[in-house]
Amino acid sequence: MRRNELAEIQALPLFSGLRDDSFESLLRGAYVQNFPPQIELIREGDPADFLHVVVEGTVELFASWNGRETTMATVRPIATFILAATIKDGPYLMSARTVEKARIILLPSIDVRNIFEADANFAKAIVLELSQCYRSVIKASKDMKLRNSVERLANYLLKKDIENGGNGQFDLSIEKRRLASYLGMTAENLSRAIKSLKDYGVEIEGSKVTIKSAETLGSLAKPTPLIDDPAY
Amino acid sequence: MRRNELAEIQALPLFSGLRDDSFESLLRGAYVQNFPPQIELIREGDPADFLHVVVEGTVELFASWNGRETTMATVRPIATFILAATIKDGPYLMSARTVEKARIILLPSIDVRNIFEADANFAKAIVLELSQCYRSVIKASKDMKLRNSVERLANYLLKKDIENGGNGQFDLSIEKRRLASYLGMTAENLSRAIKSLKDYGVEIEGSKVTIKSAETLGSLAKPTPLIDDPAY
DNA sequence: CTTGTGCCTTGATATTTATCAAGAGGCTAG
DNA sequence: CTAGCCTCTTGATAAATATCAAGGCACAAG
Repeated sequence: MRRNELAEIQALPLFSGLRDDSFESLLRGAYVQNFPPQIELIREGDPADFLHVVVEGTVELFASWNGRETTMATVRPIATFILAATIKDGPYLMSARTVEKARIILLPSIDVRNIFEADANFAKAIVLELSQCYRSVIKASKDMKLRNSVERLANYLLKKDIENGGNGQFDLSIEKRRLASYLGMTAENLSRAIKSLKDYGVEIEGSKVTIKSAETLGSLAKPTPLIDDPAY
Repeated sequence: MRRNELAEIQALPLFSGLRDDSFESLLRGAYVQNFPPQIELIREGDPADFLHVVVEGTVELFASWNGRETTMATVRPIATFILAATIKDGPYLMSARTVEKARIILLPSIDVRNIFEADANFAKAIVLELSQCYRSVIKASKDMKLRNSVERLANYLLKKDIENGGNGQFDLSIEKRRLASYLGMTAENLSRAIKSLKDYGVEIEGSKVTIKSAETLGSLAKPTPLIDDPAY
Protein backbone atom coordinates (compact mmCIF):
# COMPACT_ATOMS: atom_id res chain seq x y z
CA MET A 1 0.00 0.00 0.00
CA ARG A 2 1.26 3.46 -0.83
CA ARG A 3 1.87 5.92 1.93
CA ASN A 4 -0.58 8.53 0.69
CA GLU A 5 -3.25 5.87 0.34
CA LEU A 6 -2.71 4.91 3.93
CA ALA A 7 -3.19 8.51 4.96
CA GLU A 8 -6.30 8.85 2.84
CA ILE A 9 -7.88 5.76 4.32
CA GLN A 10 -7.10 6.84 7.83
CA ALA A 11 -8.70 10.16 7.03
CA LEU A 12 -12.04 8.54 6.20
CA PRO A 13 -14.64 9.23 8.91
CA LEU A 14 -15.08 5.49 9.21
CA PHE A 15 -11.47 4.94 10.25
CA SER A 16 -10.25 8.26 11.63
CA GLY A 17 -11.46 7.61 15.17
CA LEU A 18 -9.88 4.19 15.50
CA ARG A 19 -7.40 3.45 18.25
CA ASP A 20 -3.89 3.13 16.84
CA ASP A 21 -3.65 -0.55 17.69
CA SER A 22 -7.02 -1.19 16.04
CA PHE A 23 -5.99 0.48 12.83
CA GLU A 24 -2.72 -1.41 12.82
CA SER A 25 -4.33 -4.79 13.26
CA LEU A 26 -6.88 -3.91 10.60
CA LEU A 27 -4.06 -3.22 8.16
CA ARG A 28 -2.12 -6.32 9.09
CA GLY A 29 -4.50 -8.57 7.19
CA ALA A 30 -5.19 -6.07 4.42
CA TYR A 31 -3.91 -6.23 0.92
CA VAL A 32 -4.11 -4.16 -2.21
CA GLN A 33 -5.11 -5.28 -5.65
CA ASN A 34 -5.21 -3.65 -9.06
CA PHE A 35 -7.99 -4.68 -11.36
CA PRO A 36 -8.53 -4.13 -15.08
CA PRO A 37 -11.87 -2.77 -16.29
CA GLN A 38 -14.96 -4.94 -16.42
CA ILE A 39 -13.85 -7.36 -13.75
CA GLU A 40 -16.47 -8.80 -11.45
CA LEU A 41 -15.19 -8.17 -7.94
CA ILE A 42 -18.00 -9.70 -5.94
CA ARG A 43 -21.17 -11.54 -6.80
CA GLU A 44 -24.42 -11.11 -4.93
CA GLY A 45 -25.14 -14.08 -2.73
CA ASP A 46 -21.50 -14.76 -1.95
CA PRO A 47 -20.30 -14.49 1.63
CA ALA A 48 -18.88 -11.08 2.48
CA ASP A 49 -15.26 -12.02 3.01
CA PHE A 50 -13.82 -8.56 2.59
CA LEU A 51 -14.64 -4.96 3.18
CA HIS A 52 -13.54 -3.17 0.02
CA VAL A 53 -11.99 0.27 -0.14
CA VAL A 54 -11.74 1.90 -3.56
CA VAL A 55 -8.61 4.05 -3.69
CA GLU A 56 -8.47 4.50 -7.46
CA GLY A 57 -10.80 3.98 -10.40
CA THR A 58 -14.51 3.33 -10.49
CA VAL A 59 -16.62 0.47 -9.24
CA GLU A 60 -20.24 -0.21 -10.11
CA LEU A 61 -22.61 -1.91 -7.70
CA PHE A 62 -25.42 -3.72 -9.45
CA ALA A 63 -28.09 -6.29 -8.82
CA SER A 64 -29.65 -8.99 -10.95
CA TRP A 65 -32.87 -10.93 -11.00
CA ASN A 66 -34.44 -13.19 -13.56
CA GLY A 67 -32.12 -12.12 -16.36
CA ARG A 68 -32.54 -8.42 -15.61
CA GLU A 69 -29.89 -6.18 -14.17
CA THR A 70 -29.87 -2.75 -12.57
CA THR A 71 -27.16 -0.38 -11.42
CA MET A 72 -27.52 0.40 -7.74
CA ALA A 73 -24.58 2.75 -7.18
CA THR A 74 -21.24 3.94 -8.48
CA VAL A 75 -18.35 3.99 -6.03
CA ARG A 76 -15.43 6.37 -6.48
CA PRO A 77 -12.33 7.02 -4.34
CA ILE A 78 -12.05 7.12 -1.46
CA ALA A 79 -15.00 5.05 -0.33
CA THR A 80 -15.88 1.66 1.06
CA PHE A 81 -18.37 -0.98 0.06
CA ILE A 82 -20.18 -3.01 1.35
CA LEU A 83 -20.08 -2.42 5.06
CA ALA A 84 -23.41 -3.86 6.16
CA ALA A 85 -22.78 -7.34 4.77
CA THR A 86 -19.35 -7.38 6.40
CA ILE A 87 -20.72 -6.45 9.79
CA LYS A 88 -23.70 -8.77 9.65
CA ASP A 89 -21.52 -11.57 8.26
CA GLY A 90 -24.24 -11.98 5.66
CA PRO A 91 -24.14 -12.55 1.90
CA TYR A 92 -23.63 -9.63 -0.46
CA LEU A 93 -26.92 -8.24 -1.70
CA MET A 94 -25.24 -6.59 -4.68
CA SER A 95 -22.57 -7.53 -7.17
CA ALA A 96 -19.65 -5.27 -7.98
CA ARG A 97 -17.54 -4.82 -11.07
CA THR A 98 -14.83 -2.41 -12.09
CA VAL A 99 -15.82 0.16 -14.71
CA GLU A 100 -12.40 1.65 -15.22
CA LYS A 101 -9.30 -0.05 -13.93
CA ALA A 102 -9.34 0.20 -10.21
CA ARG A 103 -7.10 -0.10 -7.19
CA ILE A 104 -8.81 -1.64 -4.22
CA ILE A 105 -7.85 -2.42 -0.66
CA LEU A 106 -9.32 -5.57 0.79
CA LEU A 107 -9.88 -5.75 4.53
CA PRO A 108 -10.82 -9.23 5.75
CA SER A 109 -14.36 -9.07 7.18
CA ILE A 110 -13.35 -11.14 10.18
CA ASP A 111 -10.82 -8.48 11.16
CA VAL A 112 -13.37 -5.73 10.69
CA ARG A 113 -15.84 -7.56 12.92
CA ASN A 114 -13.22 -8.27 15.56
CA ILE A 115 -12.17 -4.66 15.75
CA PHE A 116 -15.77 -3.57 15.75
CA GLU A 117 -16.21 -5.75 18.85
CA ALA A 118 -13.06 -4.52 20.55
CA ASP A 119 -12.94 -0.81 19.71
CA ALA A 120 -15.96 1.24 20.75
CA ASN A 121 -14.74 4.14 18.63
CA PHE A 122 -14.96 2.00 15.54
CA ALA A 123 -18.46 0.88 16.48
CA LYS A 124 -19.53 4.49 16.77
CA ALA A 125 -18.00 5.41 13.44
CA ILE A 126 -19.77 2.47 11.82
CA VAL A 127 -23.08 3.63 13.26
CA LEU A 128 -22.68 7.04 11.67
CA GLU A 129 -21.60 5.54 8.36
CA LEU A 130 -24.49 3.09 8.29
CA SER A 131 -26.99 5.80 9.20
CA GLN A 132 -25.72 7.78 6.26
CA CYS A 133 -25.94 4.77 3.93
CA TYR A 134 -29.41 3.90 5.16
CA ARG A 135 -30.68 7.39 4.58
CA SER A 136 -29.15 7.48 1.12
CA VAL A 137 -31.04 4.36 0.10
CA ILE A 138 -34.27 5.73 1.57
CA LYS A 139 -33.79 8.83 -0.52
CA ALA A 140 -33.14 6.73 -3.62
CA SER A 141 -36.27 4.75 -2.89
CA LYS A 142 -38.34 7.92 -2.58
CA ASP A 143 -36.84 9.19 -5.82
CA MET A 144 -37.85 5.99 -7.58
CA LYS A 145 -41.38 5.78 -6.19
CA LEU A 146 -42.41 9.41 -6.31
CA ARG A 147 -40.90 10.62 -9.59
CA ASN A 148 -41.13 9.66 -13.21
CA SER A 149 -38.05 9.17 -15.34
CA VAL A 150 -37.72 12.73 -16.65
CA GLU A 151 -38.03 14.11 -13.13
CA ARG A 152 -35.39 11.70 -11.88
CA LEU A 153 -33.01 12.74 -14.64
CA ALA A 154 -33.65 16.43 -14.01
CA ASN A 155 -32.86 16.06 -10.33
CA TYR A 156 -29.81 13.94 -11.06
CA LEU A 157 -28.42 16.66 -13.30
CA LEU A 158 -29.06 19.39 -10.73
CA LYS A 159 -27.33 17.36 -8.07
CA LYS A 160 -24.29 16.69 -10.25
CA ASP A 161 -24.15 20.35 -11.18
CA ILE A 162 -23.92 21.29 -7.52
CA GLU A 163 -21.26 18.63 -6.94
CA ASN A 164 -19.26 20.21 -9.75
CA GLY A 165 -19.40 23.75 -8.51
CA GLY A 166 -22.86 24.74 -9.67
CA ASN A 167 -21.77 26.73 -12.70
CA GLY A 168 -23.99 24.83 -15.10
CA GLN A 169 -21.13 23.05 -16.86
CA PHE A 170 -19.85 19.61 -16.01
CA ASP A 171 -18.92 16.20 -17.29
CA LEU A 172 -21.37 13.34 -16.99
CA SER A 173 -18.54 10.99 -15.93
CA ILE A 174 -20.75 7.95 -16.40
CA GLU A 175 -21.80 6.12 -19.52
CA LYS A 176 -25.37 6.87 -20.53
CA ARG A 177 -26.50 3.27 -20.49
CA ARG A 178 -25.20 2.98 -16.94
CA LEU A 179 -26.88 6.22 -15.96
CA ALA A 180 -30.10 4.96 -17.50
CA SER A 181 -29.92 1.80 -15.43
CA TYR A 182 -29.11 3.77 -12.30
CA LEU A 183 -32.09 6.01 -12.90
CA GLY A 184 -34.31 3.00 -13.48
CA MET A 185 -34.97 3.33 -17.20
CA THR A 186 -33.74 2.02 -20.51
CA ALA A 187 -31.00 3.67 -22.55
CA GLU A 188 -33.55 4.59 -25.22
CA ASN A 189 -35.76 6.23 -22.66
CA LEU A 190 -32.83 8.23 -21.30
CA SER A 191 -32.08 9.54 -24.79
CA ARG A 192 -35.62 10.77 -25.06
CA ALA A 193 -35.65 12.16 -21.55
CA ILE A 194 -32.55 14.19 -22.41
CA LYS A 195 -34.25 15.54 -25.50
CA SER A 196 -37.31 16.55 -23.54
CA LEU A 197 -35.11 18.54 -21.14
CA LYS A 198 -33.99 20.79 -24.00
CA ASP A 199 -37.14 22.80 -23.34
CA TYR A 200 -35.75 23.43 -19.86
CA GLY A 201 -32.36 24.64 -21.04
CA VAL A 202 -30.41 21.39 -20.77
CA GLU A 203 -27.88 20.56 -23.45
CA ILE A 204 -25.99 17.27 -23.40
CA GLU A 205 -23.37 16.68 -26.07
CA GLY A 206 -21.49 13.48 -25.56
CA SER A 207 -20.59 13.63 -21.91
CA LYS A 208 -20.61 17.43 -21.67
CA VAL A 209 -23.62 18.76 -19.80
CA THR A 210 -24.77 22.36 -19.93
CA ILE A 211 -27.57 23.67 -17.75
CA LYS A 212 -28.47 27.14 -18.96
CA SER A 213 -30.61 27.96 -15.95
CA ALA A 214 -30.73 25.88 -12.81
CA GLU A 215 -33.89 27.75 -11.90
CA THR A 216 -35.69 26.76 -15.09
CA LEU A 217 -34.65 23.14 -14.70
CA GLY A 218 -35.60 23.33 -11.05
CA SER A 219 -39.14 24.33 -12.00
CA LEU A 220 -39.49 20.86 -13.47
CA ALA A 221 -37.24 18.96 -11.08
CA LYS A 222 -38.59 20.47 -7.86
CA PRO A 223 -35.61 19.25 -5.86
CA THR A 224 -35.90 18.82 -2.12
CA PRO A 225 -33.16 18.15 0.40
CA LEU A 226 -35.30 15.29 1.72
CA ILE A 227 -34.55 13.39 -1.48
CA ASP A 228 -31.69 15.16 -3.18
CA ASP A 229 -29.27 16.40 -0.56
CA PRO A 230 -26.67 13.69 0.12
CA ALA A 231 -25.64 15.37 3.37
CA TYR A 232 -29.17 15.39 4.80
CA MET B 1 -45.65 2.32 31.00
CA ARG B 2 -47.01 -1.14 31.69
CA ARG B 3 -44.74 -3.77 33.15
CA ASN B 4 -45.10 -6.22 30.26
CA GLU B 5 -44.29 -3.46 27.81
CA LEU B 6 -41.15 -2.72 29.68
CA ALA B 7 -40.13 -6.35 29.43
CA GLU B 8 -40.96 -6.47 25.74
CA ILE B 9 -38.89 -3.41 24.99
CA GLN B 10 -35.97 -4.69 26.96
CA ALA B 11 -36.22 -7.94 24.99
CA LEU B 12 -35.70 -6.14 21.68
CA PRO B 13 -32.26 -6.89 20.23
CA LEU B 14 -31.68 -3.15 20.13
CA PHE B 15 -32.02 -2.79 23.90
CA SER B 16 -31.32 -6.21 25.36
CA GLY B 17 -27.56 -5.72 25.58
CA LEU B 18 -27.71 -2.37 27.34
CA ARG B 19 -26.08 -1.89 30.70
CA ASP B 20 -28.67 -1.59 33.46
CA ASP B 21 -27.82 2.02 34.18
CA SER B 22 -28.07 2.87 30.49
CA PHE B 23 -31.50 1.33 30.18
CA GLU B 24 -32.66 3.11 33.29
CA SER B 25 -31.53 6.52 32.14
CA LEU B 26 -33.09 5.87 28.75
CA LEU B 27 -36.43 5.23 30.43
CA ARG B 28 -36.16 8.19 32.71
CA GLY B 29 -36.97 10.64 29.92
CA ALA B 30 -39.38 8.30 28.14
CA TYR B 31 -43.09 8.63 28.04
CA VAL B 32 -45.99 6.72 26.59
CA GLN B 33 -48.77 8.05 24.43
CA ASN B 34 -51.95 6.59 23.01
CA PHE B 35 -53.02 7.84 19.62
CA PRO B 36 -56.30 7.50 17.74
CA PRO B 37 -56.23 6.31 14.11
CA GLN B 38 -55.10 8.61 11.31
CA ILE B 39 -52.96 10.84 13.45
CA GLU B 40 -49.80 12.25 11.95
CA LEU B 41 -47.05 11.39 14.39
CA ILE B 42 -44.10 12.91 12.62
CA ARG B 43 -43.65 14.92 9.44
CA GLU B 44 -40.73 14.48 7.10
CA GLY B 45 -38.30 17.35 7.40
CA ASP B 46 -38.93 17.87 11.10
CA PRO B 47 -36.05 17.36 13.53
CA ALA B 48 -35.91 13.86 14.98
CA ASP B 49 -36.73 14.66 18.57
CA PHE B 50 -37.78 11.17 19.58
CA LEU B 51 -37.06 7.59 18.85
CA HIS B 52 -40.47 5.93 18.60
CA VAL B 53 -41.31 2.46 19.81
CA VAL B 54 -44.62 1.00 18.70
CA VAL B 55 -45.98 -1.24 21.45
CA GLU B 56 -49.55 -1.52 20.17
CA GLY B 57 -51.38 -0.77 16.94
CA THR B 58 -50.08 0.02 13.49
CA VAL B 59 -48.04 2.88 12.13
CA GLU B 60 -47.47 3.74 8.50
CA LEU B 61 -44.31 5.39 7.28
CA PHE B 62 -44.81 7.38 4.12
CA ALA B 63 -43.14 10.01 2.01
CA SER B 64 -44.46 12.85 -0.10
CA TRP B 65 -43.24 14.91 -2.99
CA ASN B 66 -44.95 17.36 -5.28
CA GLY B 67 -48.44 16.36 -4.20
CA ARG B 68 -47.76 12.63 -4.52
CA GLU B 69 -47.46 10.23 -1.64
CA THR B 70 -46.10 6.73 -1.21
CA THR B 71 -46.13 4.23 1.61
CA MET B 72 -42.61 3.25 2.60
CA ALA B 73 -43.24 0.76 5.39
CA THR B 74 -45.73 -0.45 7.96
CA VAL B 75 -44.54 -0.74 11.54
CA ARG B 76 -46.14 -3.17 13.97
CA PRO B 77 -45.31 -4.04 17.60
CA ILE B 78 -42.75 -4.31 18.92
CA ALA B 79 -40.54 -2.21 16.71
CA THR B 80 -38.79 1.13 16.56
CA PHE B 81 -38.71 3.94 14.03
CA ILE B 82 -36.77 5.95 12.95
CA LEU B 83 -33.38 5.15 14.38
CA ALA B 84 -31.08 6.63 11.76
CA ALA B 85 -32.47 10.15 12.01
CA THR B 86 -32.23 9.99 15.80
CA ILE B 87 -28.60 8.94 15.74
CA LYS B 88 -27.56 11.36 13.05
CA ASP B 89 -29.55 14.14 14.68
CA GLY B 90 -30.94 14.78 11.23
CA PRO B 91 -34.43 15.55 9.95
CA TYR B 92 -36.92 12.75 9.41
CA LEU B 93 -36.92 11.54 5.83
CA MET B 94 -40.35 10.00 6.20
CA SER B 95 -43.61 10.96 7.80
CA ALA B 96 -45.54 8.65 10.09
CA ARG B 97 -49.20 8.29 10.90
CA THR B 98 -51.24 5.85 12.90
CA VAL B 99 -53.40 3.45 10.89
CA GLU B 100 -55.20 1.87 13.80
CA LYS B 101 -55.09 3.41 17.23
CA ALA B 102 -51.61 2.95 18.56
CA ARG B 103 -49.63 3.02 21.76
CA ILE B 104 -46.19 4.47 21.36
CA ILE B 105 -43.24 5.02 23.62
CA LEU B 106 -41.22 8.14 22.93
CA LEU B 107 -37.55 8.14 23.81
CA PRO B 108 -35.94 11.59 23.55
CA SER B 109 -33.30 11.48 20.82
CA ILE B 110 -30.83 13.35 22.96
CA ASP B 111 -30.94 10.56 25.53
CA VAL B 112 -30.53 7.92 22.85
CA ARG B 113 -27.49 9.72 21.48
CA ASN B 114 -25.98 10.19 24.92
CA ILE B 115 -26.31 6.55 25.78
CA PHE B 116 -25.03 5.58 22.37
CA GLU B 117 -21.91 7.61 23.23
CA ALA B 118 -21.54 6.17 26.70
CA ASP B 119 -22.50 2.52 26.32
CA ALA B 120 -20.49 0.51 23.80
CA ASN B 121 -23.02 -2.32 23.97
CA PHE B 122 -25.73 -0.01 22.74
CA ALA B 123 -23.52 1.19 19.90
CA LYS B 124 -22.98 -2.40 18.83
CA ALA B 125 -26.68 -3.20 18.96
CA ILE B 126 -27.42 -0.12 16.88
CA VAL B 127 -24.89 -1.23 14.29
CA LEU B 128 -26.63 -4.56 13.89
CA GLU B 129 -30.05 -2.93 13.75
CA LEU B 130 -28.96 -0.37 11.17
CA SER B 131 -27.29 -3.05 9.05
CA GLN B 132 -30.56 -4.92 9.03
CA CYS B 133 -32.52 -1.78 8.12
CA TYR B 134 -30.07 -0.85 5.42
CA ARG B 135 -30.25 -4.27 3.84
CA SER B 136 -34.04 -4.23 3.98
CA VAL B 137 -34.16 -1.01 2.01
CA ILE B 138 -31.65 -2.31 -0.51
CA LYS B 139 -33.88 -5.32 -1.02
CA ALA B 140 -36.92 -3.08 -1.44
CA SER B 141 -35.01 -1.04 -3.96
CA LYS B 142 -34.06 -4.16 -5.94
CA ASP B 143 -37.68 -5.29 -5.82
CA MET B 144 -38.80 -1.97 -7.23
CA LYS B 145 -36.20 -1.70 -9.97
CA LEU B 146 -36.07 -5.29 -11.16
CA ARG B 147 -39.71 -6.38 -11.05
CA ASN B 148 -42.97 -5.23 -12.54
CA SER B 149 -46.06 -4.71 -10.44
CA VAL B 150 -47.53 -8.21 -10.81
CA GLU B 151 -44.20 -9.77 -9.87
CA ARG B 152 -43.93 -7.52 -6.83
CA LEU B 153 -47.41 -8.49 -5.71
CA ALA B 154 -46.74 -12.20 -6.25
CA ASN B 155 -43.60 -12.07 -4.15
CA TYR B 156 -45.32 -10.00 -1.48
CA LEU B 157 -48.02 -12.65 -1.16
CA LEU B 158 -45.50 -15.49 -0.96
CA LYS B 159 -43.60 -13.66 1.76
CA LYS B 160 -46.72 -12.99 3.78
CA ASP B 161 -47.77 -16.61 3.38
CA ILE B 162 -44.48 -17.75 4.88
CA GLU B 163 -44.84 -15.22 7.71
CA ASN B 164 -48.25 -16.72 8.45
CA GLY B 165 -47.18 -20.33 8.56
CA GLY B 166 -47.01 -21.12 4.88
CA ASN B 167 -50.32 -22.99 4.67
CA GLY B 168 -51.65 -20.85 1.83
CA GLN B 169 -54.27 -19.09 3.94
CA PHE B 170 -53.81 -15.75 5.62
CA ASP B 171 -55.24 -12.32 6.18
CA LEU B 172 -53.95 -9.37 4.19
CA SER B 173 -53.91 -7.19 7.33
CA ILE B 174 -53.43 -4.06 5.28
CA GLU B 175 -55.87 -2.00 3.24
CA LYS B 176 -55.50 -2.56 -0.46
CA ARG B 177 -54.93 1.06 -1.30
CA ARG B 178 -52.11 1.11 1.22
CA LEU B 179 -50.68 -2.12 -0.15
CA ALA B 180 -50.86 -0.67 -3.65
CA SER B 181 -48.89 2.36 -2.55
CA TYR B 182 -46.36 0.20 -0.74
CA LEU B 183 -45.89 -1.90 -3.85
CA GLY B 184 -45.49 1.21 -5.97
CA MET B 185 -48.69 1.12 -7.96
CA THR B 186 -52.20 2.58 -7.99
CA ALA B 187 -55.15 0.93 -6.27
CA GLU B 188 -56.73 0.25 -9.66
CA ASN B 189 -53.60 -1.43 -10.88
CA LEU B 190 -53.48 -3.61 -7.77
CA SER B 191 -57.05 -4.75 -8.39
CA ARG B 192 -56.04 -5.86 -11.87
CA ALA B 193 -52.84 -7.44 -10.68
CA ILE B 194 -54.86 -9.52 -8.22
CA LYS B 195 -57.15 -10.64 -11.00
CA SER B 196 -54.23 -11.64 -13.17
CA LEU B 197 -52.89 -13.84 -10.36
CA LYS B 198 -56.04 -15.97 -10.50
CA ASP B 199 -54.35 -17.91 -13.28
CA TYR B 200 -51.67 -18.78 -10.74
CA GLY B 201 -54.06 -20.03 -8.10
CA VAL B 202 -54.40 -16.89 -6.02
CA GLU B 203 -57.80 -15.99 -4.61
CA ILE B 204 -58.32 -12.78 -2.66
CA GLU B 205 -61.74 -12.15 -1.18
CA GLY B 206 -61.87 -9.05 0.93
CA SER B 207 -58.80 -9.43 3.08
CA LYS B 208 -58.72 -13.23 2.97
CA VAL B 209 -55.92 -14.56 0.78
CA THR B 210 -55.75 -18.10 -0.54
CA ILE B 211 -52.75 -19.43 -2.40
CA LYS B 212 -53.66 -22.78 -3.87
CA SER B 213 -50.11 -23.70 -4.79
CA ALA B 214 -47.07 -21.80 -3.63
CA GLU B 215 -45.12 -23.60 -6.32
CA THR B 216 -47.39 -22.37 -9.11
CA LEU B 217 -47.26 -18.82 -7.80
CA GLY B 218 -43.52 -19.19 -7.35
CA SER B 219 -43.13 -20.01 -11.04
CA LEU B 220 -44.23 -16.44 -11.71
CA ALA B 221 -42.77 -14.76 -8.65
CA LYS B 222 -39.34 -16.39 -8.79
CA PRO B 223 -38.53 -15.38 -5.22
CA THR B 224 -34.93 -15.13 -4.10
CA PRO B 225 -33.58 -14.69 -0.57
CA LEU B 226 -31.46 -11.84 -1.92
CA ILE B 227 -34.64 -9.80 -2.31
CA ASP B 228 -37.35 -11.58 -0.38
CA ASP B 229 -35.85 -13.05 2.77
CA PRO B 230 -36.10 -10.48 5.57
CA ALA B 231 -33.53 -12.36 7.64
CA TYR B 232 -30.89 -12.33 4.90
C1' DC C 1 -84.01 0.61 8.53
C1' DT C 2 -81.84 3.77 5.66
C1' DT C 3 -78.56 6.81 4.29
C1' DG C 4 -74.11 8.17 3.92
C1' DT C 5 -69.32 7.38 3.50
C1' DG C 6 -65.31 5.17 2.20
C1' DC C 7 -63.12 1.48 -0.12
C1' DC C 8 -62.78 -1.35 -3.85
C1' DT C 9 -63.62 -2.72 -8.53
C1' DT C 10 -64.40 -2.14 -13.42
C1' DG C 11 -64.23 -0.03 -17.95
C1' DA C 12 -62.46 3.37 -21.04
C1' DT C 13 -58.75 6.03 -22.15
C1' DA C 14 -54.25 8.45 -21.78
C1' DT C 15 -49.61 8.50 -20.52
C1' DT C 16 -45.39 6.47 -19.55
C1' DT C 17 -42.08 3.20 -20.38
C1' DA C 18 -40.13 -0.83 -22.79
C1' DT C 19 -38.99 -3.41 -26.82
C1' DC C 20 -37.44 -4.13 -31.40
C1' DA C 21 -35.03 -2.72 -35.43
C1' DA C 22 -32.02 0.12 -37.80
C1' DG C 23 -28.64 3.50 -38.51
C1' DA C 24 -25.08 7.22 -37.14
C1' DG C 25 -20.90 8.24 -35.11
C1' DG C 26 -16.65 7.39 -32.69
C1' DC C 27 -12.92 4.55 -31.25
C1' DT C 28 -9.47 0.98 -31.80
C1' DA C 29 -6.82 -3.04 -33.49
C1' DG C 30 -4.60 -4.50 -37.12
C1' DC D 1 -6.56 3.64 -43.44
C1' DT D 2 -10.20 0.64 -42.63
C1' DA D 3 -13.07 -2.96 -40.64
C1' DG D 4 -15.28 -4.08 -36.73
C1' DC D 5 -17.21 -3.02 -32.50
C1' DC D 6 -19.51 -0.37 -29.30
C1' DT D 7 -22.45 3.25 -27.71
C1' DC D 8 -25.88 6.20 -28.56
C1' DT D 9 -29.87 7.80 -31.06
C1' DT D 10 -34.17 7.54 -33.58
C1' DG D 11 -38.53 5.68 -35.18
C1' DA D 12 -42.20 2.44 -34.85
C1' DT D 13 -44.72 -0.30 -32.03
C1' DA D 14 -46.09 -2.85 -27.86
C1' DA D 15 -46.66 -3.33 -23.07
C1' DA D 16 -47.17 -1.51 -18.55
C1' DT D 17 -49.07 1.73 -15.71
C1' DA D 18 -51.86 5.81 -14.53
C1' DT D 19 -55.96 8.55 -14.76
C1' DC D 20 -60.76 9.46 -14.92
C1' DA D 21 -65.45 8.22 -14.25
C1' DA D 22 -68.90 5.36 -12.54
C1' DG D 23 -70.93 1.93 -9.86
C1' DG D 24 -71.09 -1.84 -6.22
C1' DC D 25 -70.57 -3.23 -1.65
C1' DA D 26 -69.92 -3.10 3.25
C1' DC D 27 -70.12 -0.76 7.38
C1' DA D 28 -71.41 2.83 10.62
C1' DA D 29 -74.26 6.72 12.23
C1' DG D 30 -78.45 8.34 12.82
